[in-house]
Amino acid sequence: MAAPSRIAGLASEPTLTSTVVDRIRNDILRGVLPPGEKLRLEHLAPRYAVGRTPLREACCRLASEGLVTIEDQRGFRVVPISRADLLDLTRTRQQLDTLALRGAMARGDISWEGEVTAALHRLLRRTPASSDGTLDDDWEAEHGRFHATLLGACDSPWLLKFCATLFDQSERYRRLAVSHGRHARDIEEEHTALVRATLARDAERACALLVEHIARTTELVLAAHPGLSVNEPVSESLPTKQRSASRKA
Amino acid sequence: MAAPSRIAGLASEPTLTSTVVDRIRNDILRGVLPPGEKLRLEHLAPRYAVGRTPLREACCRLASEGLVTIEDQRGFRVVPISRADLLDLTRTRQQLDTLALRGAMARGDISWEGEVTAALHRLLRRTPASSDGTLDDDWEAEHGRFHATLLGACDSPWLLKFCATLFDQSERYRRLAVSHGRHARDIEEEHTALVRATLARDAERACALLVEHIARTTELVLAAHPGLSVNEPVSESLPTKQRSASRKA
DNA sequence: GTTTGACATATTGCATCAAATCTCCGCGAT
DNA sequence: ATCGCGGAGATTTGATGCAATATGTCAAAC
Repeated sequence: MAAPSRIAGLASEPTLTSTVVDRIRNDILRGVLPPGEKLRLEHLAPRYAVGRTPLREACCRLASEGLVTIEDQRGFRVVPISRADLLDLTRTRQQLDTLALRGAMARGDISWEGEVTAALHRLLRRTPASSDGTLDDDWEAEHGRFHATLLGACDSPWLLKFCATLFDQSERYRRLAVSHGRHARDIEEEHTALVRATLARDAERACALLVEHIARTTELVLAAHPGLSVNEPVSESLPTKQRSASRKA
Repeated sequence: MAAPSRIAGLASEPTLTSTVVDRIRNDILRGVLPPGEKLRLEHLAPRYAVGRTPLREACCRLASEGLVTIEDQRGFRVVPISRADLLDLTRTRQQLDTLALRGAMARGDISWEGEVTAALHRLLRRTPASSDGTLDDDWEAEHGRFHATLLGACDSPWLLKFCATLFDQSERYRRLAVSHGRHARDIEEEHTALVRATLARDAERACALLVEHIARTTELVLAAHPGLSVNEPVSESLPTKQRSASRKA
């Protein structure tokens, strides 16, 4: 758990709930808690070494980020993934990130340019993932910071918050593809070209590159998981098959 | 507002928490719980006739909608309002609602047109607010439904969710202006013209009208509350106890 | 006038109880 | 004989009360 919080960056968070929120979010994003997984508080309590009360509040807070669903009388569950959700996520992210990028390019000053350059530099200094499929936590953290910095000069907190939410959501899918293995992709070049167009204040080209960047990620995810139409495409190690719809009450 | 659930549309919500969430959201939107108000669970417990645990979870869920803030070791608080937030909200809503409206106009079918027409009809059948400043809950509910229906044909759940969040946020400001009184505004004509352009599939005109519609609301809010620069612009003058009249169950 | 200490209040977390759901097993019907 | 239906046990969730820690305030002392 490196630094997943791209929102408020306060130093003091002495409450158990806040720390558990970060740990569970990390586990969801990394796939340790697979999509669709039921979050039984009694089973999670020993895993995170906390009581049920902070766990309940942690799940509730994660629901605010769209990572957990709340079903009355049925507890919490990791939000399932689906092909339709991925496509919606991709299109919405293209639209909103484009808006935010235009705003950032219109208002960004010299110091912002420096931050973008620095973020790109740190990102290029690391390798995206090992060839064996294990992803590098440091690169993942830098990648998130890079995209956040790129849009950071946009002076719309609401839009940035939405973009951050969409980014986290997309992470769940992207890491599936990355961990799945081969991805012939020059992602360094994509990031570099994006920064080049951004610093040149070429809004049209930068937005086009960003749209392409997002689209390519989705293509790789779909290529890695062609059967991404059901709700539980991977993992779901539980052998219990629930019966078909025979629920009436 | 009697229809708070614009997300998952399940019928059964027998938990105390879910009902309290709706009641508190209603009170926040209506201004009964003013912006910046500290939410002391011990004081709210008798007011809503529930314990502190469901109240805690309710506040946590409202934080997911951006209506409540969580401060570690300092409890919950109604999100304050500010001029900057209103301006950001307005601009972001113009951008996102426009995107959603274009999507809805591109994909909406005949039945959607019927729903929009019906929603407009129901809205026109009611009066926005009494001349004395008291706002009509039925009109408010229909108004929310109208805007939701207008964008409803857009096939992007994420975008619609964001638009719904922004709408609720704007409601807190708009109702301030409405309850403040005087607003020489032909809002019926605005809605009617918006529907006319939408059904004519004139995307440019419809989006322009929608942008204007949102902008005018903000202008009225700013006109009604010129000193909207500090965090607690109105009310907040009753630190004692506000009347506990909303008790129904 | 500033600082420090103590009191009162509020928030956090845990243990326990009640209610609802899920699972599994048995029975009957086709 | 297999499939559908119903009920009892077990598990899980929802909610209350209580204990512990942290915060904010007020007053007294320097």
